[in-house]
Amino acid sequence: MSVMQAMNIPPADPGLDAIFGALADPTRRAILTRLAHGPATVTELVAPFEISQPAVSRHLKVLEGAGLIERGIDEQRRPAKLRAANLAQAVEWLTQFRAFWGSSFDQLDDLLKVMKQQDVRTEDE
Amino acid sequence: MSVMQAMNIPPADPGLDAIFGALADPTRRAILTRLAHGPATVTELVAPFEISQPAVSRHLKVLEGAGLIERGIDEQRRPAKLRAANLAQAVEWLTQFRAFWGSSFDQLDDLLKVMKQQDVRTEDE
DNA sequence: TCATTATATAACATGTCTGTTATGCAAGCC
DNA sequence: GGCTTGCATAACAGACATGTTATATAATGA
Repeated sequence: MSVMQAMNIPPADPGLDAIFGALADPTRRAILTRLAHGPATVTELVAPFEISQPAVSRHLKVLEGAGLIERGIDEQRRPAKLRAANLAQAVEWLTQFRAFWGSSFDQLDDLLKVMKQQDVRTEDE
Repeated sequence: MSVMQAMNIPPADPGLDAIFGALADPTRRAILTRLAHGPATVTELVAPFEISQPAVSRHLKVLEGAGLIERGIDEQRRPAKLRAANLAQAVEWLTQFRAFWGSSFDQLDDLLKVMKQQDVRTEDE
């Protein structure tokens, strides 16, 4: 039995690769923050940044690939909408380190239960 | 005033780039998980993975650059030790989306206070 | 001193970002 | 129909990431 197995270390999760990878870019984080205030079209998202429209379109594709946004259809527009549920996966992974911040972190466990319930509801929409 | 300013969107944080970037790699996440069980030398970290020792050394450098580990000195060894405090930054960033999971997420605010206090204590060591 | 162990670094190949400009295409408007 | 708007995609460039092997360095130990 390998060390990793003995220590009950979870297998590599391609979902987490995508999620953390998406969050690693400052433009994408800013886009998510913007979307937390409501859906936005590509054109609206381009405006505050000094990058081209195709660049934003590709950032959106990365975010969509990570399951962090959804795209809609509104005539010619393809509004992006936050899909925060998958951010829960990131938080969940981070909770394995809660012991390093003190036992109060256990509250996060309860929190995750709530998040997962919300997740299910989101799926149903 | 730009849209981003009006919406009180935080400026790009190069620290978050490094932290999320470090977490985007499955090998690095596995290393952090392993280190959550205690410090480990490079040789010990190489064993469970099918990558070369230099590759692990570079992953450790990335993690160190993100402030997620510290290196020690033990004769010829340079043991890596988890420095989980900076993971709090990641969690903190994620909390801006707590409204999407329900108000129970507010507990995370309290949590962060604890984490930050721990942070200060860690700095003092 | 010489060998061994532990780790770092250099040099290199390859693949993946991230951005650009140019262009295609669909939907609405005159 | 022809123009405008909104967005996607293709093609390209440059930087960065990740892995390799070979080698350097530092500490221990015979």
